[in-house]
Amino acid sequence: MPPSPSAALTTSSILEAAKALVRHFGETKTNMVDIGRALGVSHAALYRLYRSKGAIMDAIVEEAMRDEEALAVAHLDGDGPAADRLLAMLLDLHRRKRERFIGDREIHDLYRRILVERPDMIAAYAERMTALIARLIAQAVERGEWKVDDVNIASGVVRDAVTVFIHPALVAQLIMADAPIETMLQDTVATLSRAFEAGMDYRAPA
Amino acid sequence: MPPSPSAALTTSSILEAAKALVRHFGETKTNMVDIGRALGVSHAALYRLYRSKGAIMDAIVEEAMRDEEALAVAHLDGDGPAADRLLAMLLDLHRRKRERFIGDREIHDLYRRILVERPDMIAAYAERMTALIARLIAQAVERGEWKVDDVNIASGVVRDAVTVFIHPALVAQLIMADAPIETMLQDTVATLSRAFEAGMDYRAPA
DNA sequence: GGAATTACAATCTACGATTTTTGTAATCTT
DNA sequence: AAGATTACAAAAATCGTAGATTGTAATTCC
Repeated sequence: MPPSPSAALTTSSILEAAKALVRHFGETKTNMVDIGRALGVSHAALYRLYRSKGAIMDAIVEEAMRDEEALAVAHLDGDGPAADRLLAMLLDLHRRKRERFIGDREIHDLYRRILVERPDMIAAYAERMTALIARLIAQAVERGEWKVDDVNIASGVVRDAVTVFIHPALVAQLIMADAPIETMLQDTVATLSRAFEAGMDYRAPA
Repeated sequence: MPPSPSAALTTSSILEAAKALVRHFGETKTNMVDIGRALGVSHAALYRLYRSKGAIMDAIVEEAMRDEEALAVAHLDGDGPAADRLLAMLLDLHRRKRERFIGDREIHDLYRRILVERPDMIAAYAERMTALIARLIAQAVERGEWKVDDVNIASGVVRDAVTVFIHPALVAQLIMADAPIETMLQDTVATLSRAFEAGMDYRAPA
């Protein structure tokens, strides 16, 4: 596809071009001149909208994270049992990660590099996802479905327990080992749900 | 310390020398000639007992894994509540990992490299640890403390839920983020324990 | 003859020269 | 004046090669 000289240069057009190149050639083989050329501008023009190449790569991963978040939010305010919605949410997240891992290996590698090099981004993402889980739990508590005296602790426990199914590096290993991830996830959610049904008193004296 | 030419060359003397060198200089800076020199032999002599340098490095990690396993076994046949023993076991494992991370960084790095490059070793280790957890759960079920219709599924759930506190790469991140890991572990174990107390029917129809 | 050594080929790594790439600034265009 | 371009310095990747390291085989030593 030839460059479209008429289209205005925007953050999202840069992001799209960069994503396409990274998908094809990987992060290191994608340079600013290539991205510029794909958009019909010089590489220097890109610096008006992004501070650096790293900022573009960050934005690609940030977008993927926001996409996962949106996927999760869709399961929040339904009216089925909380356990079902939590499981559906996590299965969706897991499947999205698997798709990316299979179909989009270069983006996935970028994602994994940032995972180790940008703990701040990961922490923010984890916090947002934990907040979503907290909302789901709080809802179930309001409805009398679950009993939990500290929703934040409970959501942290859920987050920690399912990290193994969400963290890209671990998911990659599980997939390669051909583990029955969806069944495992189902068992984990069933267990957590049972505990919350029975009632968790995190603040009670040990 | 000068080499002891009288001592016989054994797998364990090689292992000790290699460990000491790796601790000081790291894996890549430790070569076969150095290991041989520390033992007063030529590097070629080492190949009678170890197929390759990689085999020596694997053996160092294998030893660390067996050490962790022994640590875990110590918590198996006690007579306190199962939840307490599970928590104590996991805290011990976590602390051992933390010690290694702080005091023995080079061994820890070796450990982490092998973690990604030798999924077979990791799988075997994970299976052995899961079997230990299964034994602890089976005991609690026999004593009527917990109700679980499939001990293997339950132990898999526990293993997955606590991986985030045991897996070296994740532990390293948690430590650097200054997370209250022991409290988190406590909450996780309390939750799992509550579910098992309430009774898990993994085989029941959903 | 078992166990080590030295000698050696194949492979891997470290390093420096060269080329790319990044990011900035001065300049041009409309 | 906003937005792009070209020109350029600094930083980083690449590449070829010298040297180190690994693993093997022929040889020596009790």
